[in-house]
Amino acid sequence: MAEQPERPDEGDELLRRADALLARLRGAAAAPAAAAAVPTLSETEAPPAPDPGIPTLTEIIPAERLPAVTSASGEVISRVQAQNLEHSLYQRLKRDLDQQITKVMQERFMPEIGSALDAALAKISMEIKADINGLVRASIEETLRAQMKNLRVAVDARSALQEAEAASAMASGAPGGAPSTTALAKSYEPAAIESRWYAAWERNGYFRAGLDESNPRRYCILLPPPNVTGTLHMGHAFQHTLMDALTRYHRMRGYHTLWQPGTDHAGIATQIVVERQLEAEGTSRQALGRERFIERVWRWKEESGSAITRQMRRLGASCDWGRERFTMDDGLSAVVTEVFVRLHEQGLIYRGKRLVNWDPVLKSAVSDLEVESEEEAGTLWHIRYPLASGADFLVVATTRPETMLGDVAVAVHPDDPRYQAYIGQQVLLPLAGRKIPVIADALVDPEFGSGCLKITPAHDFNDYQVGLRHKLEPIGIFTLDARVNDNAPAAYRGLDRFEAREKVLVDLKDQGLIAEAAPHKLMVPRCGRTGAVVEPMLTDQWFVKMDTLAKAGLDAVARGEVRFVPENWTTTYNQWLTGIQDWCISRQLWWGHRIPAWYDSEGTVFVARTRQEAQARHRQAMLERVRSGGKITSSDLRQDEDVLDTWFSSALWPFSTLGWPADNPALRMYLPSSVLVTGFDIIFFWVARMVMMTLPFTGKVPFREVYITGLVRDAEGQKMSKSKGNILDPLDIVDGIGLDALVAKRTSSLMDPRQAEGIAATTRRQFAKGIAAFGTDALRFTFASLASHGRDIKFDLSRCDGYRNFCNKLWNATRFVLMNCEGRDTGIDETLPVELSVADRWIVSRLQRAEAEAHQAFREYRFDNLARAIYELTWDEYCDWYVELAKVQLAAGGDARERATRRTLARVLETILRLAHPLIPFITEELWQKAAPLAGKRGASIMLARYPEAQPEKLDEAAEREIALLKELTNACRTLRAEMNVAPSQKLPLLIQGDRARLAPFVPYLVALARLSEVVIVEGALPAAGAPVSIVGEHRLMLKIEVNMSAERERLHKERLRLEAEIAKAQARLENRDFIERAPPLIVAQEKERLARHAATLAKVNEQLQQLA
RNA sequence: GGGUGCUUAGCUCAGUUGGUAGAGCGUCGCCCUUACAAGGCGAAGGUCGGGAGUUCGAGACUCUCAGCACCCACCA
Repeated sequence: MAEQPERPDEGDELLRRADALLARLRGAAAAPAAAAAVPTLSETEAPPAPDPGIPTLTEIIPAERLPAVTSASGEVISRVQAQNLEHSLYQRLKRDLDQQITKVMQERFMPEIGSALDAALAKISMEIKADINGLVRASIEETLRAQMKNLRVAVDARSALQEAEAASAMASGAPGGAPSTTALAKSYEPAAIESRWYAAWERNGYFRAGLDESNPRRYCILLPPPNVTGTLHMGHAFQHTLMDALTRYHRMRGYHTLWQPGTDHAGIATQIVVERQLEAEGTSRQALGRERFIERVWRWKEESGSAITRQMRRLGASCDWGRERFTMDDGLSAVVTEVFVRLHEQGLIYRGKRLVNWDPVLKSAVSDLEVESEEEAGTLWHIRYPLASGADFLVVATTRPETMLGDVAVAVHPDDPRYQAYIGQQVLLPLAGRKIPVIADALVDPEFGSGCLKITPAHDFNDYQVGLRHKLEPIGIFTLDARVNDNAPAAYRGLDRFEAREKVLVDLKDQGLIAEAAPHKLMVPRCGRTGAVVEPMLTDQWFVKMDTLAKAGLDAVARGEVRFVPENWTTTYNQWLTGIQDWCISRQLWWGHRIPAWYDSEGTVFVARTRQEAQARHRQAMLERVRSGGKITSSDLRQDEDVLDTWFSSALWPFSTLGWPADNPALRMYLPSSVLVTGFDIIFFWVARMVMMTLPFTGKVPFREVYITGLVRDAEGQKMSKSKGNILDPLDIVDGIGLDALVAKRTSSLMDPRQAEGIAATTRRQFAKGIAAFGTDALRFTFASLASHGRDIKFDLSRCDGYRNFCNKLWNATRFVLMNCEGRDTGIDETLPVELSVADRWIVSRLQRAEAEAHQAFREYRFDNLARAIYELTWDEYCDWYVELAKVQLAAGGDARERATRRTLARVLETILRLAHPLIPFITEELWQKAAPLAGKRGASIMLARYPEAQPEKLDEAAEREIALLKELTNACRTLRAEMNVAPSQKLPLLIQGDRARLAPFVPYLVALARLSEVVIVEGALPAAGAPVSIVGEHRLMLKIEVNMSAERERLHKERLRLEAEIAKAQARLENRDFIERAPPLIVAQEKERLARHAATLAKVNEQLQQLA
């Protein structure tokens, strides 16, 4: 029997007295001004002298202590911090109170009362404490509530504050670099720990790439160099998280790692930004001149260039900053020149007059990739072209009537019966008055429009091809800023292309030459940067010949030397490279790598590394000319004005950053790099081009794997962009931001200011309270958990919330371990006996399983699985189960058992921290500093510790069963408590029937679960008085008291229905001849077993139901 | 026109070689239990986009239809 031992004799009397005492105390506490009456315990005993007696609240809490919450609070900046503060203050006060009350009790009452009173006194003392504690708490709460009002203001100002702090911490080399050794705060507060660690890591050189070639384990990731002008956006933060996790993982596994950082000069983008600044200052780049403009851009680059790298540090990116490069550094520029010259020598770079995409606003060529077509509403005009003979006319259809000024032919399909007679005739081009031929070309679709196509080779890519086929001389009719030039009739010269269109239409209408005008949807090509409509234009440009390079690029992937993850991107890559055109690499800009080509006065080109080299070549050429009696030109050479496409230098990134062409350890060790992590949007721009350029110059592929990530979208699945006003700054999630600040941020740089109101409204709806500070680790964990393959990411802040809670859980689990293990024997001395329980072995086996899962996740780039494995291990297994079981084990006592428990607690936690470190570096480092010594680990940083290697060791079946039983037991007790309405602190009366030997290991748990001092195990029949409510394995829990029978009956009934359905299903399957004959025997056996199990359970349920009835 | 994804709980998403549908968030109920209320326990919520096929058995494989998203090429 497990009844609470009462002392009915004295108990009632004692309790009555205690109540009286308590009542007086309450009065005293509530009215502290009035002196409390002296408590008397017994009329017969000598009354103590009149006495201020029990201390009043005001005495217990010295007045100056309460305001301490407020006065020291210049730094209190968040609710959590306030909570932590309150907690510590509360703990302190409580401790004082406990001591004082105990003292009072001992001094005043103990000597006078016999030991029989001990229990009652303890009870009274507890109640007093509880009572006064309540008052203390209320008082603190009140103070804090007043404080919160001020806090709310402070919280909004917070991100600015922290930014400044972090910046100064970094600038000054983190004075507080050494982590504090004080006890952990009650709750996880990311800002405080994150600001400390990064600087310490960097200062200690943990990020530096190893260059010791004797280590065969090497790991390298190239950071896709962000634009110098850019700021960190969610996509960066996402990709950087994954790259950092990979880098840290491999570093912890003993690899020499290089995460190569750097920035890109981003020719067009940067030039545009600086030009806008100049515009705002009322000047222009032309006014400044080339040299001064470039100086100006460099200055701007120095100012803003490191913004993104500062932000990366906040996210914990463990790049080797010592190797940071910029695409326009001297070294990298030299590589660009070298590659250009070599490609030119091999005939892979050539100069020529070709039709290119021309941006008339930028006044530069742009590549095919930089042109973005969008569907717009337009008109399809049918225009009559009279035959030269005057007898008839042809109708051509066009959406761009102004280009007819440059027409050189009208084309029809060779087989079109309608126009057979016209082929070879001439038509009189209206407005221009030129005679042009009617030609036959298969390009023409007879179905479209009239079946007649005007041919304008100078301003249309298809027409250009037709022109080449039919040897028609193109007539360019636009200047470089897209105004009509002198090749057109005088009336149109100088008009902008769209003005020209209007005038052409008016003139055609006047002459009655417009047959029809129908609305028509067409794709308008615009420049991705300026938004200007791109005009195909015949200009002199430099090109890279793609055929052989593309072939090599295709082969490398086909041979498996470069592998895409997920695999299906291979198709995209192949398709693009298969149909690739020559790459126009010259840009008519000023910011970029100037093309290493020089011209003499006759325009002969000399490609060379330097002007001197060009002059030498020129001299050589002149010598030859002298011999053949040619004319000699001056050696005063003029360098090509153009610069190279930004992506030209980016394509060289894999080897230009490693010191190519000089042979050196870094180049030998880190090329090819291990993996490239990037979005699909730059497969063409960058990935393919790196493969094509790295192969011929180094003989190696640039990287072995390409992990293509999804795009980060907003909560509604929209692409994040400034112009849409739906951007999220990752640092705002880290630091938090007030609603107003967020709205201001989002509406500040809109293309169309009219959207501001709508965006503000949406933002206010989505982020009604602004964004809380989640911390870097929570953000990183969120990114990882969303990173499944082949899917874009809709960024959901509520996930962030959950992972911030996870960090808090980890934090508190560590607190628990510290509280129970610090300063105690954690079994570091291996010679002392340890007695490992089933629970200890179980959690270790779970840990090992998670380790194996983590390794696999890294291999497959399944960061979502990685996050899940860590999350579930930590929360569902370690915290929910093991820690609870450990409490019991620690309470049950026994040196060897306790030592084993503490050892397991500490070691598993320490391993979890290492396991999680690549994902959540800051919190793990912070906690590891405290937890590692308990696990017998020493080290300056978790970064130097080894990543746990998986040694999966399966728990034996018996142990698995024990643990399952333990869980069932726990659940059964919970259910009983709920059904019987027994509070967790109350005793749960129960009898247990079962095999004593088998149940023995669980006695300590049962004692704890039932809050009993001992557990009675009944062997043989149960007492008839009890009603069975729950079956635990083979062991039956018996209640002594009445249970709610109807609820129980209902539950059993439901269970019976469920079982019957399952059984019917199983039977049907087993009666199915096909199933028996054709399903694998194992499956059939499984099915039979299931049927038997269900049947047995059903029998038990029925039996129970009968007993109830 | 060619190509690639996606469609599973109210929301965001997992779901290995076919074998009893999962998590987080949200909702509802009960609990401040000595690591954690940023917590604990419990509950509700799904004909896995529609249809057909293969199979003893399909969320998964095949076909088809629908919807959404993206990429490439474009018909002037």
